[in-house]
Amino acid sequence: MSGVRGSARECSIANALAVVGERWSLLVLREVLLGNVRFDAIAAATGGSRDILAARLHTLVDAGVLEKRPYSSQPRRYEYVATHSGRALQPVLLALMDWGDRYVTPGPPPTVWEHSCGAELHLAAVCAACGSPVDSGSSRLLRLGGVDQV
Amino acid sequence: MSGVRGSARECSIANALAVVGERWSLLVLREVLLGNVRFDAIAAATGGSRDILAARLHTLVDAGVLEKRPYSSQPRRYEYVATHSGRALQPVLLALMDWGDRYVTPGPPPTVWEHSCGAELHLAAVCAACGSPVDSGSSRLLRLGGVDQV
DNA sequence: CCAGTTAGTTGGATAGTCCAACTCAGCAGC
DNA sequence: GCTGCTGAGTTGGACTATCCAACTAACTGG
Repeated sequence: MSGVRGSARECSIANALAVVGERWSLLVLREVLLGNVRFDAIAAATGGSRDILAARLHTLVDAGVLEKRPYSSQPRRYEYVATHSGRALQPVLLALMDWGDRYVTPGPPPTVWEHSCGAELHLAAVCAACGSPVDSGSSRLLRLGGVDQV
Repeated sequence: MSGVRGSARECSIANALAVVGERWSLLVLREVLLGNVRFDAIAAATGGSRDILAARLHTLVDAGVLEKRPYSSQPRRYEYVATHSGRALQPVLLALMDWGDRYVTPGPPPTVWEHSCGAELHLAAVCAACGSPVDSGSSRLLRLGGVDQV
């Protein structure tokens, strides 16, 4: 964050990364979506230091990705749950996981999900209109920064 | 990179982020996939400073995401093209763009793609096996860090 | 009263980023 | 041959972020 200079391409990828692109942000979100919603659990599972995790949780709450919710008063204790916006980041995490499984992690995938259909979950990115897979080559730029392309 | 302490969860999301999670990495990849494959073009379009971009290009080449290819000797000039691994990151970028369009960028999406089917491209994350959409709730953890879950 | 739990905050060292200016090589015009 | 231009970086110095251990603060259970 901070250093996003005004020039550059106007782009929702850059805007998204300004919110969740800092170190630990997506790992925090992974844990929250896995059900680890308490500070110490998040710190233990991600391995991040407590100070930056406190800062990240704060910015993610400010950005509307997480919600801070008291689960005890006396002593005041809070847990962090994903908002609608936070849950909408699941495809990003799944896409990253899929790519990591294929191209980074050696050996079999360390984390395996089961889809409600019964099969092991593997993500496919498809066109929402026609349902056929999207790969490089099957799409072309239509409009960039408000300017129609040829 | 660097500071990934040995503990923490064994996870392809973390592994993926260790490769492409640093600042500017995904924006560099966005430009390369858009066809801006030369150093100065990448610097201008991303807005990143030349020194970190040089460093990022180097790590992305080392990680096998990009490939450095000479397009002129005398003077030696290189361009950067996505490898198979790099092109496989497209779903990550599209998922980020989609989320940014919805939850971050105010107003209409700045970048619009057309799918080969003719419709404006909107991404849907579906189960590769059954083709039905994946949302939070339609999947459950099967195995985590090599350990079967109940 | 003392130890333990939970959720942070603080301070100092280390690492990463920003930015402008510089290099180095060839090329284009005069 | 000299000057300026382009393209691809590299360098130095200021600034910012991250790491890590130790600390606070408010309870709880024995």
